[in-house]
Amino acid sequence: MIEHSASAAPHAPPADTRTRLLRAAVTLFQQRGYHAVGLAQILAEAKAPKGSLYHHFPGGKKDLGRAAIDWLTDSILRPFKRAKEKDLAARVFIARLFHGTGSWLAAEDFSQGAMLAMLAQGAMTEEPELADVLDRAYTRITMAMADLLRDEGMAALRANEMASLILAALEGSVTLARAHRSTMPLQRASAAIDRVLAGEGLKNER
Amino acid sequence: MIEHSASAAPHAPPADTRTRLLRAAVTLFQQRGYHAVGLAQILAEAKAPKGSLYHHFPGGKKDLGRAAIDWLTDSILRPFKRAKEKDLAARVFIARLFHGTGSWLAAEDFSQGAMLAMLAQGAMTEEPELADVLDRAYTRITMAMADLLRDEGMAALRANEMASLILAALEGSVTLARAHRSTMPLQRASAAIDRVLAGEGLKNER
DNA sequence: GCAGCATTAGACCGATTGGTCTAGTGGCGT
DNA sequence: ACGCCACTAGACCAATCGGTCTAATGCTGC
Repeated sequence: MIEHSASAAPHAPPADTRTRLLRAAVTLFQQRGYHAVGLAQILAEAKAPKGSLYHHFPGGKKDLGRAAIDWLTDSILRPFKRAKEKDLAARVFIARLFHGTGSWLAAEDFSQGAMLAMLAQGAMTEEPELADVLDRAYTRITMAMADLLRDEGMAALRANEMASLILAALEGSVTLARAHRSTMPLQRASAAIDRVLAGEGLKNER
Repeated sequence: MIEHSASAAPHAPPADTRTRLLRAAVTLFQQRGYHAVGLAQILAEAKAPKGSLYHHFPGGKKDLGRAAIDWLTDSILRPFKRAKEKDLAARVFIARLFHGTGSWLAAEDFSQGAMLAMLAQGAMTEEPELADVLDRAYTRITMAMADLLRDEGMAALRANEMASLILAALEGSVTLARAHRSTMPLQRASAAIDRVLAGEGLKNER
């Protein structure tokens, strides 16, 4: 899940500075959290001088945070759209979501963090504007999930409940998985959820 | 959930310095995360000078982090023990867990964070020893939860799955609840889980 | 009363934080 | 060919970071 290499080509020409900065920020924020990452680190990773940062992101770190949240939200939402287009069964999509996240975590040696949660936790209290961005981001994702479930005939109320549960379980499982350095929590949560969805009458094909 | 006032008496004598430091650290870490909190802040909140901090916690911030994790783990585990003693039905206990967490979050105006997750996210990458402490903490909590479920006759495998799901959902829901400044995500996740447990054949009394 | 030790108090340290500002530099339009 | 402006480059800043160290304080056992 989540589009991790923004450039498809293997040896793409060096991305423009703004993109490099954004990518570095996303990666580092996910690894260590908003506050733990210094501008110097981002600058080094992106191989950009400070002037460029404040040119492309006049608001400084906050701006980078906001942009990172937007970027992550889009990459989370994209698979949902594709699932809808391909008319994928919700159960299959959700199982893949968990499995894909696990593979990604393992591949990154559990250095990458819980998508938005990482930013959510750190940034919210002190930067109210980031809180709003985050609020909307979660709302969009939850709605996309609920949408998928309603498409399979689940009643609106239950779809909302399940969407909240699944999203919370996903974010929470990633936290547990990192702590344990194991994808086990993701597998378990995924298995439990799949059984629940089956119990709700969802088929695993359409 | 979680014992928030460590001293039962309303106007208890001023807690000793070590305790005050620990309490301040727990509160602040939960609010803003490990890295976002400075020693100066903790010192101010605890009304203690720096010398005292390094006397009681020779390892500095790391030591405080470790102690905070231990403290939080114990306060999370305590209700489990009580539930077992009182022979409380798992469904009831879990519903109360979510509801209690929601009330607490709302009472704190969503300033307090997702129990261990807050520390988990920030501290892990850079402080390997904290990662170990966290790993064990989560293991203990998950096992307590699975234990509760097995006591009601759930098969070991399913109990493990459900325990992982419930814990992940709880941590994740708190994150969502903070972002939305609403207990809705907790309520929804709780409702979904309760229906699942009912489906597994658990009664809501014993 | 005094010796000794746990604790408190906070000045001080180098490193790093996020942020500002000035001085270039390079390519594009005319 | 020249002027303009988007962009780069990095020196510099006050504030804060976590951590160390010395001096004073106050209680406890003798």
